[in-house]
Amino acid sequence: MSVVRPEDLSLCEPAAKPRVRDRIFETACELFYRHGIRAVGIDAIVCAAGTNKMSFYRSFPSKDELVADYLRYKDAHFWTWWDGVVAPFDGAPRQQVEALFAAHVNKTCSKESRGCGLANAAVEIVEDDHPGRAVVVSHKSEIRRRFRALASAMQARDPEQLGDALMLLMEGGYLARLTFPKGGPVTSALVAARTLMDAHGA
Amino acid sequence: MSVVRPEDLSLCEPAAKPRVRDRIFETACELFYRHGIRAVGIDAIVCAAGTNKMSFYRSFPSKDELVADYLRYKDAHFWTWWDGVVAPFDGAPRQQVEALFAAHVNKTCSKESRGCGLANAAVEIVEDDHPGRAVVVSHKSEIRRRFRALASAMQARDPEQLGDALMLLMEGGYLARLTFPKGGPVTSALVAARTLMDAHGA
DNA sequence: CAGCGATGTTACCGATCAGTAACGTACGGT
DNA sequence: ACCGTACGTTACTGATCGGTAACATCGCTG
Repeated sequence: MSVVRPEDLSLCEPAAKPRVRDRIFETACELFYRHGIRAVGIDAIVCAAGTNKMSFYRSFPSKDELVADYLRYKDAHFWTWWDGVVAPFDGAPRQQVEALFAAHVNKTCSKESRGCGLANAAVEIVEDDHPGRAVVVSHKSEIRRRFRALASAMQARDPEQLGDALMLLMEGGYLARLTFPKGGPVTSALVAARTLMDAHGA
Repeated sequence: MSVVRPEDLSLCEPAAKPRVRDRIFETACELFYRHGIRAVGIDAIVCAAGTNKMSFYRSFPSKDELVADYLRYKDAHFWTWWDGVVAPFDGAPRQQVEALFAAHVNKTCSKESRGCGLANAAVEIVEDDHPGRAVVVSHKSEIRRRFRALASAMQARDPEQLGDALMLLMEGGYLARLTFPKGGPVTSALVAARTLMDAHGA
């Protein structure tokens, strides 16, 4: 059960020095996403960020709290993405969903993708008092809420049913990405979403 | 980032004594599924199994190998389940898929469920030389193959598309289960599957 | 120049991790 | 009665984990 070890992270370049806290946070975000939360230790983070453990603990109270921050960042980033994709089609929920799935397929198929960081965290974080859990739960609840709202706005026959189905398609794509490097089932998500919406008369 | 610790596992009951290896393996399977692979250490396993570390390493070459065995077991168990669900509807692929989704929703909604152990492993296992990775990959590939085969058998207009979509629905349900304790989006999976199949004229 | 906040350095803590060596014991078949 | 197999016990290794104490240094501002 080996792990990401400090040495093999781009040889700890000391470069670029804007505010240590930010460097640490950026590095942590990337490592957590790429390698998983449990697989990345504090040593690996600070080394990759070109600093040391003390500077880390001067900026963050604990690793768990850093993880929670990472998840909050991912959450915010996700909704920025969502809103950006949806904006051009304001008032046209059907097109909005299509745009979302098109963008989702595109994003999830890129070779840097490791699915959804928040979904992955849902697997990795088992302690239910972990500060990150609440972030994950509220994030996924909001996704469900929005999909249902969109389904409702497009006057689907059964909005809750359609909304949930759309969510399952999207989440399934994230999960599948982890085992299918490219050309996986995700590629079918857009068409599937269209089919579902058609069937719901939307 | 706390973890399952040896003490809080049912106080290490020494009960039931058939073949230590089997006891260890059963215990490990349950713990891995319930708490995750990385969260469960060897000490926790052997203590919960009422034995000790030496007995473990006399039966298993390493933790990674135990994990791979666990995943192989989950894989076999899954296909037994699948075949059992599908058997009564031999020759009727449409009904087979419906039965699969009905059973899937049912299983995934039970309160002991923590989604799919193999999918969870896909998140937790980041090293690509881990002996468990291959198991996960071949498992998910087989799911995709079977769904596509079923879609083809039911003469769907686009079997590969439908097969992938069905897979996404199922995987999405597994993932959603981890954040929605009950009554989550999974409950819509069966109807969604029906809708998709209808739309494909199958 | 003085002083202060932000950072780096080194060395440490106790806990836990996967894994091993050496030895003791209980039981079952012959 | 003997012996081998299976199992338990204790103690240990070296690495890594998250987290901390004490002290040195840098650069900016007054």
